Amino acid sequence: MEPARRPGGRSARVRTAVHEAVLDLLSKEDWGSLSLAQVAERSGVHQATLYRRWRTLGALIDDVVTEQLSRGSPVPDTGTLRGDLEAYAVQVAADVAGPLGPLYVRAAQVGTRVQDDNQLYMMDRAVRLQGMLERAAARGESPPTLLELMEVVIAPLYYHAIFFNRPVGADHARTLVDRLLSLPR
Amino acid sequence: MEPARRPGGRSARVRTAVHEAVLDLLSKEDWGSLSLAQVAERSGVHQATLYRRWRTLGALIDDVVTEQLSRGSPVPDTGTLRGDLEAYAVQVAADVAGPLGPLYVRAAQVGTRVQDDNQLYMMDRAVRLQGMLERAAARGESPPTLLELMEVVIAPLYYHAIFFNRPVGADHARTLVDRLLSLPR
DNA sequence: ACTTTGAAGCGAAATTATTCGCATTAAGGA
DNA sequence: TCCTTAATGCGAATAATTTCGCTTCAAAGT
Repeated sequence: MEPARRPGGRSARVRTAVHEAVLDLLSKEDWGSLSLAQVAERSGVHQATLYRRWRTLGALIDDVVTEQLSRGSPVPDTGTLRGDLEAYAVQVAADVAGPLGPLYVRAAQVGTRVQDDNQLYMMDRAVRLQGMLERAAARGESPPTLLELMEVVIAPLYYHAIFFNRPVGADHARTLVDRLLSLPR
Repeated sequence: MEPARRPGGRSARVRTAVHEAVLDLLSKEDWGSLSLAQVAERSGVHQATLYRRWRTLGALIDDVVTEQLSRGSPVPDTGTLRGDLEAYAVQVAADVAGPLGPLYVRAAQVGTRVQDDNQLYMMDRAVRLQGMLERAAARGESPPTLLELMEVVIAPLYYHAIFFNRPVGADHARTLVDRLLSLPR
């Protein structure tokens, strides 16, 4: 993702400051009116540095998003399939409705290099979810497939966020899980 | 959408030329490397005109997308619920996988004024789909709700297009329709 | 510690994007 | 047909973005 040859100390501090500035600015105004100049001022990092390290605003945002994605959101392990699914659904609903929800979508769309990173992240998440389903199977439950999970629960959560800009409540998220679990098998 | 006080003749020709140029350029390169200057050159319309009429590149693209959306894609009326649903699903799958599929998503995300336009379009489409479902009910079939249609069929189509950049085939679209029709009611 | 050198700071220069003023064209209505 | 004036064309002015050359700082290896 970022092959810095000298990743420690100052570079790390700069990176942190810049990321914080981006998230900060992004929570106030939308990413259409965001500029590298603003990020430079807010973070106290010189503009030329931003251009040298990230090249474009888009690449910087992608870096931030990837960072955020890779840090948070562990797949839950509550002991029951329904518990896991509900926890996960509610969490995704919250994430996607949050300030950087739109960025997830954007990051998935654009980009060249980032596309790869994003694919990697998706793969990783898919593997973890697969693990969740397999744990359920090991307990004797009969879980849905990963594809069904994505289509019946996750896709609608994103859809609502994108097209209706409406946060999906926990109750509605649970309805989706109900639907998934009542699928014929 | 565009309250032009003098919509005919030259203005219309300019608008058409510009829209064509945008679609043309967009089919070649992605919308990250698109600029108003390019559109001006390709269309033969002066750059200042583009700025005056559309203000920003984003607004122009939104205008193009809205135009495209409003023209095509009539809701099918095949005589059976399943026929209507399958035809519609296949059509959406094709649209969203096409060259300006990503733009639909983008248009839904950004924007201030456009948000309204988009909402209007969504409303309009929702009304037509609602009509489709009501026709089925009138025939004695027991159709799903509009919400179920959107969540079970449409949302997964968009999800696949956005996150996997993979066109959903007609067969898979039909699988989604099957799932919708086998929902408990 | 000391050295090497990648990364950051700084301001100016080059480039690109956006706006402005004015002249010209042609819609739309009388 | 003629008038009025919105819309466009045109080029210059202004503003913004992006790059450059150079200096300074400090990470990583010895």
